[in-house]
Amino acid sequence: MREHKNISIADQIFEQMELDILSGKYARGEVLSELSLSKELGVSRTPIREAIRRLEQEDFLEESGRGMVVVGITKADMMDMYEIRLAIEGEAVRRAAELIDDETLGIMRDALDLQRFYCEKSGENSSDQIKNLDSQFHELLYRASGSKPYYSSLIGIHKRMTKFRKASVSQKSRAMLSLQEHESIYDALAAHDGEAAAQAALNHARNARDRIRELED
Amino acid sequence: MREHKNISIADQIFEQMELDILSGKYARGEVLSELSLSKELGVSRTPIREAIRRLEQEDFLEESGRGMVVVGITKADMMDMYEIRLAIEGEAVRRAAELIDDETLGIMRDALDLQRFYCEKSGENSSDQIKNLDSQFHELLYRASGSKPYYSSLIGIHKRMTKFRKASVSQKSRAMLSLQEHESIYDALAAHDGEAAAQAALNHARNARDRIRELED
DNA sequence: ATCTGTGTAATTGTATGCAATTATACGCCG
DNA sequence: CGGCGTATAATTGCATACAATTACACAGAT
Repeated sequence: MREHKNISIADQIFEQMELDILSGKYARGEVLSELSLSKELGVSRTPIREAIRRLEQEDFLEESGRGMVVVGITKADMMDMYEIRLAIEGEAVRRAAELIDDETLGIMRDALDLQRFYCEKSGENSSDQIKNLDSQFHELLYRASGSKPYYSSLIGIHKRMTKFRKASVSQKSRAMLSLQEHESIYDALAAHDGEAAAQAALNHARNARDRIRELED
Repeated sequence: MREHKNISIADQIFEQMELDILSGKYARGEVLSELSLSKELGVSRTPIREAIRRLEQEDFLEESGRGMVVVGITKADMMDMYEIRLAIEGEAVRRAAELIDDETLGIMRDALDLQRFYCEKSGENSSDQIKNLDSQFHELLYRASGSKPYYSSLIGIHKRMTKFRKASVSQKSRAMLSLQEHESIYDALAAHDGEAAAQAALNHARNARDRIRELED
């Protein structure tokens, strides 16, 4: 009975760095050297390098003469990603509504309650928490589609989007709107109403796109 | 004037292993150990590990108790990927028709001529060549869209699809049909007719899907 | 015969060391 | 004063060594 999933240091470094890029701690354009990361994170360069390779493959980092630089996302990229989402997310959510089980619904419910809590609290670092909960919601949603291709396509896009939205969610009113849209999706999922869920998800994406569109680059 | 892109051993290993997975040399389910790869490829484990991390991130490998195993793709996954392609490829190709330049068109032309050559020759290993040229064609096509999100979404799907199609392209008649569809796309691209190009590309995808659909798993 | 426990061999994970590359700074010459 | 070449320092790339984990085989017991 030894099938404990050993989480290696390299994996932890990868997740930490991914979060730090998505949260904006490592700003776009910033150059990261293996040595400085190694000292900052207290491990040797080997696991750092492996994490970097994965982040590079994910298009979060790219090499640039000296070290790796955090890749930026343009507003045009964001618009394209929304276009792709609008083209495929409906089907994924439709399937999710059919397949989702009560356990997943429960986890979603908890995430939404927590999201509401942080929305109303609106403290200084609640913005990061909201972003994490948003990611968790979409992770659960896409995974519930039961399709690896849909999941990986959509989750990849969602991660990249997160990198762009630094402060846009930080406004209380917008966070509240986003929450209500999530609630609509949840209700349709809980009712196993595929068409309603799909429409709610597309509505959510369209609104998010419009909120981004009227933003400076 | 020293900006030669240094291609590291790790990069070469990555590309080689990716090809070997896509070509089927490493069959799905096969377990690869770092040591054996290291001996087989004549390098130390370090670059092997970095290549493996990237392939893992690309969902081509996954860890499994002892070593990494080549992930398989089900027919249902293939159908989903075609669905996604059909939903987004039209727009990407529409843009490509507007943006594509003569140089890219020239490279495409050469690739198609070579594809025709191997189709008519139909030797034993021409199947691999055709697959490579098919990948090159789609690589050029998607890149010409000028959109990183469209490009990475579509190229990722196309690579995964390649892993599935081992023998299906090996039949001469089907390879010839695929070539003709490519030619149609090319003609529309060369005429910078976005709508015709999009329709030709979608037609190509639909036909490919139907060819797969009537296949055993 | 099957299950269990232990020993062993194979494999992975991390650190370190060294070689090689590259960018940057500085000085020299025009 | 500016361009160019060189020296140097910083950084990456790879290999090796060692530690630790894990699977597998085999032996023994029930």
